[in-house]
Amino acid sequence: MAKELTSRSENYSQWYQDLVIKADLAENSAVRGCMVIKPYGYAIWEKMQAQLDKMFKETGHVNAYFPLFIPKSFFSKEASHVEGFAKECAVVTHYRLKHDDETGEIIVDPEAKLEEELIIRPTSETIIWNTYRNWIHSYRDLPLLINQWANVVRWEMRTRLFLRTAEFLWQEGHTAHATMQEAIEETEKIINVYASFAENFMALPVIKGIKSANERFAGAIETYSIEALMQDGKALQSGTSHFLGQNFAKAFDVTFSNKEGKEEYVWATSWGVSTRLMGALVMAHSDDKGLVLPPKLAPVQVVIVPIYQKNEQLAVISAKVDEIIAKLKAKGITVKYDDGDNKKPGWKFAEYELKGVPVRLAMGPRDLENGTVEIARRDTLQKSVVQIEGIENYIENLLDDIQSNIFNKAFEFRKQNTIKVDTYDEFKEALKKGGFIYAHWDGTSETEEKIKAETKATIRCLPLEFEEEEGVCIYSGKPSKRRVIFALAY
RNA sequence: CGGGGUAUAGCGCAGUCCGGCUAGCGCACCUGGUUUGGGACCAGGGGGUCGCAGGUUCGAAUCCUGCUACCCCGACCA
Repeated sequence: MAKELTSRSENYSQWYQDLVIKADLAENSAVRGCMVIKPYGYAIWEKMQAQLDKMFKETGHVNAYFPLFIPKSFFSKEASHVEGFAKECAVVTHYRLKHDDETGEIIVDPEAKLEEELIIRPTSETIIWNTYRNWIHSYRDLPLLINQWANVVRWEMRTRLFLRTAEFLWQEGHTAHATMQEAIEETEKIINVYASFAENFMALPVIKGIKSANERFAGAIETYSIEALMQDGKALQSGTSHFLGQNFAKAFDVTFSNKEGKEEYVWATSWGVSTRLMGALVMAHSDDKGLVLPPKLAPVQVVIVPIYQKNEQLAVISAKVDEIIAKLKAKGITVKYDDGDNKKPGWKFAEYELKGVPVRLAMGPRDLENGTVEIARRDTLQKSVVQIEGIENYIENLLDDIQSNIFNKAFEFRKQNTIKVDTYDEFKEALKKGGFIYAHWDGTSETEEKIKAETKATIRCLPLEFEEEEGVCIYSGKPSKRRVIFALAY
């Protein structure tokens, strides 16, 4: 019992914390608010990156890289943008250290003060639009569809591994378009890419929607998001796509000549998902025994554990296992054979459950006699004994089955934890249980703020898919034509 | 940034209130042997400037002051 997890019912956030550390995904670093992503965690992130990158390229985007540092003057050009990020910026003021003459300690050289301070990017709109000014002159230069994979820094007061760290990894897309319509289409296209990635690869059901003014990105006209529900009933914003209008084009004077030769400001979008998705992945599917990873993102999809007493036995088992491995690899399945002799099988079983490996095979003397292998699936913890003959097809199907089962389970959970309410009392009652709450809202920021102040719940989004329906705002009683989603959020 | 808590071997902890000999325990690690179908057992062994910096004292893990990091609860945010 070397690695006991706190149970979810006992203390959900402790369970999350324990799990991230014990499953070897990440750990806290010596730097406040910054984490070390460990190889196993990074391997999952790399799988996410690879898939997303493929999807971006399939939709016409290319990658580039812009600087980590942003001159302060760039940053302050878009008023609401600065307003939104000012409180959480790390600032570089000097460029050199020196030995203190008296103490001999290393100190910041006061002589080496920068003429203009540099902001460490919390997001890159400003540096990118400053650059785009030189790249865009004609409608023929548009659309410009660029993505970058980068790290950003937001000086958070309170951090949690993956969910909120001072430095995090993400991708940020920044596109420029000739028309408003085209930019809006891009914004929507990307939110669909994100939703498709979340559902088909992370097995995470999400709701696509539009953010209320309060929750909108600083500098955006409209923010779209995908919202997922975690097992503790709290919502997690998992990806955002912004229609920026001409705000940044105007701030950075990015114009183009249209077909008629007339100067116009460019229309913009930006969009991103971050290592926060790792947190979503953990919290959506895992259980008290450890991670549950969807096969499509699991660094190891199948682990094989031999069970033996004598070395001669191991040799026979290994020969059999090698055949299985070859067949699985031919199918493109990632396999690990753990024949280490310093851990007992039981220990290995528990360890791979903790790490969320979707399928485990165990082969021992009994199986050798019968030509079988024991298969255990992580999502349901069910075990069965199957014939080795045709095992590769069986496992291929099993992985698909696990992928969809995990999704269905999360989908069912969300269904069970989604409720419609019509009065403020019902609303407050529903909040105790958590989950998505569909309610009428009068559309004003004042009402949203009051509800937040009284209950801590916020509007997660105005779902893109909705039915028009006559109703009254649960708070103000004013008429409303549609429901929005409220929830407690991360 | 406010309130609360924690910091002792790689990990988890006891010892701290009430200062005292050589700082313990479990897991992990090393050696040898027996084991192996759900976190093995026996025997032996290695590993610590007790978070950091000062102070009080004959003597500090223990008392005092300051600092740092992490966790929980708030305010802020992806």
